Amino acid sequence: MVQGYADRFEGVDAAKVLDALRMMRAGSLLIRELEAYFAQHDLSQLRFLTMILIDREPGRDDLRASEIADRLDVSRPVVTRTLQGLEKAGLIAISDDQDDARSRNVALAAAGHDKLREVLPGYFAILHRATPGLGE
Amino acid sequence: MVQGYADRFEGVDAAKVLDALRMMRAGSLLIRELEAYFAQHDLSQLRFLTMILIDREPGRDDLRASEIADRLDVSRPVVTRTLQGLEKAGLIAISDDQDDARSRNVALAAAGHDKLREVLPGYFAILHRATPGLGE
DNA sequence: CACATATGGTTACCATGCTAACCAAAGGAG
DNA sequence: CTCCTTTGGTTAGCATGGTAACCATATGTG
Repeated sequence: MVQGYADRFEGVDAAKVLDALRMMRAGSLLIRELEAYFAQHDLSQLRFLTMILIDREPGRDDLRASEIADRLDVSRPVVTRTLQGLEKAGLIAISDDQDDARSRNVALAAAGHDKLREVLPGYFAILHRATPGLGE
Repeated sequence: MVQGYADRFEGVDAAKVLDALRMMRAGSLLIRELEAYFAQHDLSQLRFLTMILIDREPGRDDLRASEIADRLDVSRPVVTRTLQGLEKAGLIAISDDQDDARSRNVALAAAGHDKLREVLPGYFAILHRATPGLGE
């Protein structure tokens, strides 16, 4: 379908366009697959990545909400909502910062560590399996 | 960050996992960029693809809503909502099918053809430019 | 010190995807 | 022909992303 259009525009390389479309499609499918996997474990990609981020933080065992937003490249309101969900599920613990009264510190609860251990192998398995799909 | 986790699991190739993550990221960024581009033109990816599909249909100048859902791999309610938006914007014309009273035929309005002409060059330009990013 | 600005978070609201449940019409089996 | 099932479409409601507008607290400058 692309070919017919590409012919009509100057400087458009149909192969390149198709590559981009393929990549976009592959990315979407992978995201969809991961989201379905996480849903089985009462998680979402963002909830999972939030916990990973805290778990992997060297030297500290907590992060501020704004740090999470910055590193995951997600808007703050979304972080707020995600943290509320994680807290209600008992996977994280939120506490007030001693130095900055505006700020809130987010740490993994024991259940959060357990959840990560439960979910990580399947997560890597999906990513691992997805990679050959790059060339398809 | 992945490496530290990968070491702890059997049979996980960190390079493969990173490839998958990169692909997912590249796909997301491209989707985001396209969505922003379409928003400037009062469109969305789905609205655009719907119009393209009708425009490119050989032999006919309209499609049924269910055909659109099937070919774009999107749920029917989303198609319903998208068509309502496009109709309100005057970009498509919806008519009842003569043979099947349940079905609705969707054709491009003149404004829809104009809109496609307006948007297509920029669309291809973005896809074209995005492709080198595959290897990054 | 006081006030203006910047920053951390939240709330409110919009867009876009989904599934479940529903209506109406078509189609097939008895 | 009647009834049951399938199919096209819509509505309702959930999840997840975003921006705009809003507090409260820090911070920096006159």
